[in-house]
Order: sequence, then C-alpha cells, then structure tokens
Amino acid sequence: MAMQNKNDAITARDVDFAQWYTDVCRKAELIDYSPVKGFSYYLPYGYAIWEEIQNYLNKEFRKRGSHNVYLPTVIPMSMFNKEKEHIEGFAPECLVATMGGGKQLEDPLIIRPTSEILFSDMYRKMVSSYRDLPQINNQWCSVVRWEKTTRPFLRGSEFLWQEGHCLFETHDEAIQNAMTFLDVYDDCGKDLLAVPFVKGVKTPKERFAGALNTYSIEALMHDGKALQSGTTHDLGQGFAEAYDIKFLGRQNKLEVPFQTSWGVSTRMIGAVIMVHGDDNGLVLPPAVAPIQVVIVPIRQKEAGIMEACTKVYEDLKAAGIRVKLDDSDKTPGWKFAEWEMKGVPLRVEIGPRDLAEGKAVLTRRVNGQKDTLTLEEIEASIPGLLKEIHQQMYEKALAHLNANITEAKTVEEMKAILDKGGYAKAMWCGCQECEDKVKELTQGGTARCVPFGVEAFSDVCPVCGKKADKVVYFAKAY
RNA sequence: CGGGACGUAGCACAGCUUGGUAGUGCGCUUGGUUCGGGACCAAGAGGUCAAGGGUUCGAAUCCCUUCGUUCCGACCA
Repeated sequence: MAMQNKNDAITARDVDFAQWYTDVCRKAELIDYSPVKGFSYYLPYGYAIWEEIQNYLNKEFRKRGSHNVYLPTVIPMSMFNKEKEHIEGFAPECLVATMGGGKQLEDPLIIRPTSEILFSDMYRKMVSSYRDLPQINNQWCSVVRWEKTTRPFLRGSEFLWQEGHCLFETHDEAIQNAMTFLDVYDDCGKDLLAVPFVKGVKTPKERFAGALNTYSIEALMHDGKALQSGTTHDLGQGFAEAYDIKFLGRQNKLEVPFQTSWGVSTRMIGAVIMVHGDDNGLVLPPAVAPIQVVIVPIRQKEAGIMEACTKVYEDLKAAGIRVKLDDSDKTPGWKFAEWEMKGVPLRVEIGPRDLAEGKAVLTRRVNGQKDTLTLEEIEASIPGLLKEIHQQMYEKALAHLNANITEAKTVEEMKAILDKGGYAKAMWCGCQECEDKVKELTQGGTARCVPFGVEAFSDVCPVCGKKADKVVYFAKAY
C-alpha cells in the first residue's frame, strides 16, 4: 500500500492515539509498508531522522573508545544452541533460511535476531591475552525477529539498530561500561531527541535473555504508556563460557572475560513521534529534524519576494542550518499544513507585507509562537532560536513525565494510575509472583524498571505485604 | 496466536444485498488566474477490482483458500 492522501486530516490524538500514530508515520512520509508483513520501507524523510541519530551516537561512541565493525547477517543454527537462556528467549521468533543454491542446507541459517553469538565467536579469535582487552565495538545493522503484531518503528519484523558488544577483564569494568553507555543513551534523549528518560535496572522477569542484569531508559508517551527506548546488558561470563572465549591473565592463568552489550533502535523515532507530536502531525526537535527551517514565500511571483527568500536560504545554508526553501506553486496555506505535518521546528514566512518593512515572520512548530525579525537579524538569531525550541520541547516533555509519576501504596491505587496512564511508583518485595500479580490485577501493567536514585517511601510490598526495599515504576508499555 | 474491521486508479471511498460497459472526490500532467492557514477554471493521463481456485453463458459482486493492512488482547526491543 502506498501513501494516503495528505489532504485528509489525521485522527486526533485523544480520539484514537494508536490511529493517530499510524497516520503521522505515513502522512509525514516517514515509512511505508513493504509486501511482507512487518517489513517496512524507510522513506527518505524518515531515514534522515535515523541518520541524525546515528551521527550523534557515532560521535559519542567514539569518544568512549568504541569502534565500528560489521558481522554477518546469518548465524548457523548449530552455533545457536549453546547459550541456553539465550536460545530459549529468541528461538521462537527467528527467521531461518533452509535453502541455498537451490539445495536444502545441512545446517540451516538463522537471520540474526541479535549478534551476541557472532560477536562471541569473533572475540574467541581476537582475544588471547589480557593485553587484548578491553574490546569495545559496535555495529549498525538490521535484525529480524518474527513478530506477531507489528507497528511502524515500535515493533517490526526487521528493525534497524546499533549493537555494542564489549569484553573486559573484570566484572566491575563491565558494569561500568553498561552504565557509561546507558548515560550516552540518556544524553541522546536530552541533547538530541528532547525526550526525558527514566533510567534504571530491569527486574529479573524483564531482563534480556542470557544477561545478569539489564539496564534501560524508559520514555513516557503522550498517552501515558511507557516505551523502553534503549538497553544495556551486563552479560557476565555466560556467553564467554558457552562460546569458549578465554584469555591468559596477568597471573599467567586462563581466565574468562566479562561481557556487555547495548543497543538502541529505530524505536527511538517512535518515541520522538509519540512524545512530541500533536493533532497537526509530527513535531521534531531541531537536533534530529532533517529540515530545521522551512522558508515559505508568500505571493512569490511579486518582485523581490523570491530574492529575499533565496538570500535568507543561502545565508542559513552557509551557516550550517538544514534549511528548505519551498518554492513550489502550492498555496502558502498548503505549505504551512504540509511542513507542520512533517514537524519542521521553525518556519520563516516572507511576503509583501514583511518585505515592505524588511522583516520576516518566524513561527515555532512546538507552540505556534511567532516572532518578527528583520531580514538582517535572521541568520544570527536562528541557532539560538533552535536551541530555545529544543529547550521548550524538553521542558514540556519533562513536565509531562513528572506529572505522571504517582506514588501508590495499594494495588487498587496502582490500577487507577495505570488506567489513567503514567507510572505507578510502588514499593516491591522483589519476587516475581508479586510482579505477575500486578500485571494481572492492573490488566497489563509491567515493571518498567527499578529507577536509579529514587528513595524508598515505605517498606511494605503493596501486593504481598512483606518487607520491600525496592522502588519500581510500573506502567502499561508499548 | 485469538477476536473484530478492511483490501476497487497514487490516496480516500462508492458500487457488492438483487451477477450484465469500472465510478466519484482528492492528488498527478498541461495552460491560465491565484497566494498571510490545505485556492479556482479548463483540458488530459491513469484500473489484470489483493492473489489463487470454484459456481455461472457471464463475477469487483456469490462460495472456498491464501496473503496483506488495521484495531483490541496474549507474547516480545
């Protein structure tokens, strides 16, 4: 199926948030469906957002000693069966190739659902001494998981991501690494996406298959549902043992290294859409917006209009701003609506009235605020304006997050909070029975994480009444 | 994987009940007038009615199967 008619208004958020989301993904031309269920076409405008995320993360990764590598798409099935928890976690959702060169394959090939196994194999060959450690490497790729229900960016049978895989001499270093890259993701939210995250550690039930601990960043969507937006894992020595990675240590003894992995995916784009978007469509933070400023000429055939627009365009381009001059012959109203749908953070309007005064009108996507500037001021003002817009978007999202974390002392309170949307902040005894019970009694509420730096406000588990020392944020999640 | 809705031009849909020439609006192309919140006039182009099978003289329409989309659950980034 191809794109819908852009003239049709999108569904309002409060009428049907899920439908609104799908409408925005398609009408802002981020994504389209391919012939195979759960596999998407990433359109130029949508992919450009991903490239901004990649650019940011690549820089931050490199600063922390990470190198990019690339490993194969396929994993022999015989290799897959070694790490027990891992295989049990992923086997049901693997896509497997059984034919090659027109013949049945003796050892079928699994299309990677994640690359712990091949990284482990690669490291087995690369590492033989403590001098070869640490290994801090990352790859950008797509992975395939045969999902039952799929949604653009949030859950696809194939999705784009980065996966970092590291090896260390000691467990402390590994844990430190998992924390460091969790902070990178958190900063990416602050600096790039204008999305505030809750950072924390996953409960054992929500942990990555094969990990000792999983740390995550959780975002809160406009509708009050949570979205796990990135994870880092302390893998301990499990994979290294299963895949036979050893090194000769400082004491001339064979040792098993400690491993981590960490990843974020195109799901982050879903978070941006659902945190910032409104009834007019997408709202993009300037740092990830493929187009940061759009210039809309009014009565563009009148003398001087296009010249003035072109001048501003050239100046901004030279200043490194991602700018678009919409010189198409659509009406201004059409252009306003179109670029709002696509979430362009700042619009510059130049028409005869402005030109007469040597001015232009600047309109912010996030709140509709209009500023009138002289043509001379524009170039110098825009970088600051974009920063201000970023700040306004972040603060708006942060206010929404903070307003939707509510303490709950009983399961009834938890249910009420989760029905309304948002996080129920609750004490927890630490057992999975209570976690399961919450899910049952709140109709789908799950433990998102044990947030860092949040103090206990009671010592009683609201489910079983036993002693509790952990704070858990429960929410309904995507 | 269960339940609902859906699949006809690029998009949104009508036509199907009661089988008989493929329709409307938007978009697209060309020309002209417009232009400060999704403009208007005129002339055009564009379809194996999701796919496969069946019933029939004849199927978009009736029957069966498959695939895909979407929403709600269960499961997972």
